[in-house]
Amino acid sequence: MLEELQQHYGYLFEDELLQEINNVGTFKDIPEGFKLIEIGDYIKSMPLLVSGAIKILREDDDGDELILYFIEQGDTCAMTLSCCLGNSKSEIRAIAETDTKLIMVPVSKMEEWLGKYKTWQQFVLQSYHNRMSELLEAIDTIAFLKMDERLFKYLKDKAMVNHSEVIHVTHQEIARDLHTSRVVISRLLKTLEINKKIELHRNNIKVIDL
Amino acid sequence: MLEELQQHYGYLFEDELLQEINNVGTFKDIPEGFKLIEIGDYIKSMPLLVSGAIKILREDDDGDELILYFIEQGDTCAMTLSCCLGNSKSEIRAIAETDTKLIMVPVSKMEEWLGKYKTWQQFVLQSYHNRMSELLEAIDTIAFLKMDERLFKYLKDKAMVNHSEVIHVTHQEIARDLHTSRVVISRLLKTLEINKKIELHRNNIKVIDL
DNA sequence: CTTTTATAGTAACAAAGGTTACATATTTAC
DNA sequence: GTAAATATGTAACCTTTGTTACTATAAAAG
Repeated sequence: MLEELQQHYGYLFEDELLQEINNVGTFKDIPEGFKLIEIGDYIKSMPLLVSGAIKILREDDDGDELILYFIEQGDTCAMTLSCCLGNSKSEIRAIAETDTKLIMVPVSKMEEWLGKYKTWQQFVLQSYHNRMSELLEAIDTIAFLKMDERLFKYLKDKAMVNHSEVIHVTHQEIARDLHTSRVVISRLLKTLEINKKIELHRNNIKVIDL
Repeated sequence: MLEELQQHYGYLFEDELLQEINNVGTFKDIPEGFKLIEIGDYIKSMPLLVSGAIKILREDDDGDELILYFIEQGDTCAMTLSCCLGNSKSEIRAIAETDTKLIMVPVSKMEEWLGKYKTWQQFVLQSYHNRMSELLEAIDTIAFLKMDERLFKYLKDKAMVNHSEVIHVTHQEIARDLHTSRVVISRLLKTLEINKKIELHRNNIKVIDL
């Protein structure tokens, strides 16, 4: 466990902090599709991502979903951070996009470390900064791109975090993530295929990004 | 100056910190419409809002604008925060929505205080939390609301930060903030007027929110 | 006072996205 | 193997939003 910690976070934290994380943190193996956080949950521990990827979603009152972004190795969920430190409910849903390894750190320690370790403070502030940037990018995507561009970006991002040009997903799932209808997605996917940007198969899509 | 500081930030910070802010901070009076931050600017000092309101905008590569939110008294711009602490360029534009008073605090001090004052650390983290929530609300608005609902929300928000049910704005300006066209806004405004939600006049709109 | 500019109203049309309906193919359950 | 469930393709149509064009009026500039 300590080895993995050093491998993924050694460049960020001093040995003493790594040792502390190792002592109080809990390692978890999460299977693909597992719901890590639900909207409204009170968060009592913060996840540090060791490997894999997590999909962060927003939902409105009618149950309509919208993907915000993926988080990857070396990241933490600043939303969770925000909730922990503010003692407030989660405003987002988190689902394991792939099989994922993470370390859960209790909130109490997080706060203690803020005063104790400069590197931890830097990490927390940097995480906020990264998440803010991702939220702004999400806004750009929703506000400034048309649905066909959003769809292609989604496919590319998904291929990236899955480390594979073939992604396993149905049209219906894509429609839910992008907050539109299945018919719209099928229509646009077909156009993308005609334009040689992707290849369509049942339950999977191959992204051909040139 | 110290009096105003105590009045607006006394409940947050201890006297020692207030005194420090007073010593190193610069008070500024900003007129309505003044551009405080441009996209790409490096930020060397952080604004603490004493009175007034600031409009935060995003822009894409084609120069299309989009309002994110307003910030009000007691807030700071966490984007600025983010840029200061991360030593990166601003990703947003900030325009004074009303005449505004603020205190500019140099970045160097901000970082020093993070280790020195627990209340400052709390304030910084709380600011990040607030801004994150506002960005999520902006996303909800763009993603889940239709243009007529977005427009009405915009008018209500603008009335709120201006402390007046009559807001001084042209259809063209609204169209720019909501990233749509003037004709669309004129059309929807007319419908809102027919439905007794607003009254239209040249250069101003009265919001009748019941 | 006259010209120019800014603001607003509105019609007509185009484009994008959303809905309904139905067909077909593949997989799963029994 | 057969029935049911899931996944995809596609046409037809509707709604929302965006565009172009033209009008009228008020304000500002000369």
